[in-house]
Amino acid sequence: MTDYDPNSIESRWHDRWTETERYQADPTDDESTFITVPYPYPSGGMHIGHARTYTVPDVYARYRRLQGDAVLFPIGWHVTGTPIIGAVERLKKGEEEQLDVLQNTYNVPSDTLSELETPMGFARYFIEEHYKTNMKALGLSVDWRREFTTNDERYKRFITWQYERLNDRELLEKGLHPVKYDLEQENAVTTHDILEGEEAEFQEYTLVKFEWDGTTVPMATLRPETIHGVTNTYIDPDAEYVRAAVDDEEWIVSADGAEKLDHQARDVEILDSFTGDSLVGEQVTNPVTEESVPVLPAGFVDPDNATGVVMSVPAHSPDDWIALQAAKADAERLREHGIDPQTVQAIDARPIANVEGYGEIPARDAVEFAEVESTTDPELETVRQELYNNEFHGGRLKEMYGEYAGEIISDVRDEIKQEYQQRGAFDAMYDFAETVISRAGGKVIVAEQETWFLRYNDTDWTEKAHEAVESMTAIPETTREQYTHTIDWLEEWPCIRNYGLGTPLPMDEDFIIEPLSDSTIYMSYYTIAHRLQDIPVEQLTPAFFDTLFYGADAVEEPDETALELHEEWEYWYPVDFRCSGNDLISNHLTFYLYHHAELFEEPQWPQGITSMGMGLLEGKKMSSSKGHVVLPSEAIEEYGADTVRFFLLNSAEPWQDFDWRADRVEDTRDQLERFYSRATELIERDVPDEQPSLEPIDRWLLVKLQATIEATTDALEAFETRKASQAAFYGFEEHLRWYRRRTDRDRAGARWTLQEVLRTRLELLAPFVPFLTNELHEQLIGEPATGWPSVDPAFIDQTVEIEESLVEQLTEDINDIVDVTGTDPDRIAVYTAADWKRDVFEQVTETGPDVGAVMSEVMEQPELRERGDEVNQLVGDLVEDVRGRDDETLSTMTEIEEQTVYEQAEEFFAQEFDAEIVVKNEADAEDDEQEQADDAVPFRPAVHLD
RNA sequence: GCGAGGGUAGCCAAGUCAGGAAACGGCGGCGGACUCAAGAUCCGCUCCUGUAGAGGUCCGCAGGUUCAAAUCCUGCCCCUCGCACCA
Repeated sequence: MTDYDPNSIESRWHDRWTETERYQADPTDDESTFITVPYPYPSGGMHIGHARTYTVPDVYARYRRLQGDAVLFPIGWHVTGTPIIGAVERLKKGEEEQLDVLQNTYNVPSDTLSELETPMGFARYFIEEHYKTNMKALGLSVDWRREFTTNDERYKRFITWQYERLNDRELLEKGLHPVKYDLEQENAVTTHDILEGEEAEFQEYTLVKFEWDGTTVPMATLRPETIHGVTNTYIDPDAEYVRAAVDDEEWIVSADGAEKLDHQARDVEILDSFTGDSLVGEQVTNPVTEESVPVLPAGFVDPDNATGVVMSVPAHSPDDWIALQAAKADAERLREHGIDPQTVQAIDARPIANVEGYGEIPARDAVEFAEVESTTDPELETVRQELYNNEFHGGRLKEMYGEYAGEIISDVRDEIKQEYQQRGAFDAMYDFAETVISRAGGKVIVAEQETWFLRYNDTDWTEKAHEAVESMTAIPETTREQYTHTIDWLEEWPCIRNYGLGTPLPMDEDFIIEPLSDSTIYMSYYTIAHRLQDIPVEQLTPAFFDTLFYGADAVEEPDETALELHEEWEYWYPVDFRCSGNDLISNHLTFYLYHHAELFEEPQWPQGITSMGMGLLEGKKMSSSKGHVVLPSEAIEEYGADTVRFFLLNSAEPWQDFDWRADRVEDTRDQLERFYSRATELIERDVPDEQPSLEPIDRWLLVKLQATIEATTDALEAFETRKASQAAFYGFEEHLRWYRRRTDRDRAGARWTLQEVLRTRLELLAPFVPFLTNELHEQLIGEPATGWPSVDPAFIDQTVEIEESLVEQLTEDINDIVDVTGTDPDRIAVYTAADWKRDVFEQVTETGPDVGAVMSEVMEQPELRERGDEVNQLVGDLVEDVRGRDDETLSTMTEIEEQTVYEQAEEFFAQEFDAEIVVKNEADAEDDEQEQADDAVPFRPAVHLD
């Protein structure tokens, strides 16, 4: 027996697989299975979470291969967009955090760092040194001939074709869209480029166009429905404001606000500049109520938020309420600003909605209840949120709202907004609710830019996408609804970026097609990627791809090579399963469905998607920037690839989150090690070539083996890697434990059975732990596992199964009694039920689990009627027992000779309990045994210990 | 807020769709066998009570349906994830 040494086994099989080109897939006469996984984005290294993402499809690929399919499992590399460029820039700048991740988390040697200073150099390093190395070490059965990057010229030709065709179909559209924009760099930025305010969302502020002296003063608000409650407005007296021509009007806004408007597709020209003080004390006119209200000074107004002027609704805004009280209390300050304190004293809060749980003036109640007294009190945020929520979802508008009176605010806000917008009283602008700073240090604002969109809200396209969702297999099934929901929710998707790696948009080559938009149908590219290498780039015209994907009739003079490739594409397509992450359902996976539904015919649509959960490390989220990751290379070196795979596949189903815990992984390794040593021990033993005569216990084990084959196969078909590996590995270990207890393993029959079992299990486990199983299979049979086992009907035998379960049950019962009584018996008497009881049992199986019905049948027999109460009790027990067993089991049970079963196991019981065993029928019990023997029930013998 | 998933014994976790045995496994813990000893392996026990295989109380909380509920229905509480131009 040799020790389990995963590293030597694994390297031996790697070499074999590479030399024999084992996983290179080409069209054959066999059925095809095509399985894909999102191509990795090598902006950093690979961690153990990625390892699972790629191992799950590998298990399926290996499984289908054993089932006899030609299986294609390819990998490519996604480099599109800005993340890699950003990473390179941070490296070149010598940013500490970036260097730390590269050197300490991903172990990049110092003298190699310079190679990473170009985007493709960076990508190439992680592709070769991390992803590919790890994937090979994990034993992924990938056809490496087909790899490519999305920055390759040939791939770009393919994407160009895709976008030409989408444009032909009018699914692309040009338009304005809000983007995050760095004012200093004068460029759009991504979340990745943001240093502060990463979470910030675009807010669309309503601008209420108050009027002052022929000029518009746009008050920015998120609550336009409060327009009737405005009592005054606020401006920052010390901040810089401007008078500007905005489109064809004249507006007064903060200087910051004017700059933002300028970037939001408005024509802005500054005419004059002054501090907010100039407007303080003036009267402005509400465009809806036509009422005049004063402009008051307030320090809490942020000139860098929207227009820098706000309206005050003290009845509903806690901030406004507090500010108004403060203004009333500080007559001195008002006078300084040239305001008559009397006018402020005269201002009364004006409620515009009734809010459940609050009095007439909700803001006052909220503020007083929380005892907040100043606009700088941090508690105010909570009060504001709570009141806002209650008002939005529970506030009913008062009578001044006319047709909207009595309505809940959340139901009508948008309508009110639109109505006044149409009338010209309202306008709108975008801004963030917080400060956003880019990594470059510039202030980030919301700008509106010309952009190209994919029209995911197009009615026909949406319809097709829905059809694609309906026709595919969704694993787990609960995700189907998420796709449906996403399709209904998706609007237009901006599909270009200003810069980055990738393919220029053919209609406007200044822009690059963004990453989520150049990765929707690339699975089709895998089918021919290796063969495109031999074709000059210039030859890869849109017409070439038309021929490749649509066949000879698609163009007038089809290219010969393209026609050949068309066959290859047809052989592999559609994708049978795409294995991906939960988090991609709301974008990538749905886009994948959209584009397939549009560009390809229904038979080529995705057949199935498996969504996977996330990975945790010791119970916490993994994070490469915090160094809280485990690298596959480290794990493989420590435990071996089979252990890593088995843990990832066995600790949770693919769609559940898994938790990488070192002690758990260690246990997994121990289990595999034990399996290995048991197997080698078994392999070394001589086994008869022909099947020798088998004992019932051998047959029992083979029955369990058939059930295991079935369970494992069914589970794998459903991508239940945990259930499958549990059945084939742990589940079967249980049976073996019992088998070893029950029988002498030196018998020829036992040796034969155990090897038969081993061979089958090696095949069942081959997809999970390919190195270990192929090694052992070869030692056992002389060749690696090449087929998937099927259930052998010759070994299905319910009688054997039930008989053995009786022995197990009796063992348990005796154990229980020994345990409860704390005795160590010298003699164990087992009494099987008397014949009349057996008759009653048969009657119950015949009549069914209905006490009344059985009793009336039974009472017709005089010899049973005599036993009255006793029979009644027995029927009750038996009805309970029979309920829940199916008819087949019951009919098998009626054939079983219970006493013989126990007699045959006498030796086993004697050994188990180190006692003399006596098995007899209740009817044959001596007088002094009668009392115990009476308790016997069919299939539940009475037991007496001495 | 919207959408999705989830709450099962000390921990992890099956069972829930197709209602029917305190509820598969594993870990940890306790006891025992083997051993000079340790490890490995094997066997019990591990909600409460119990010197006869039993009884009691259980599956987030509260109700309901049913002969029967972890499973079906209703309400509530708590947790996780996604919500867009970002891979």
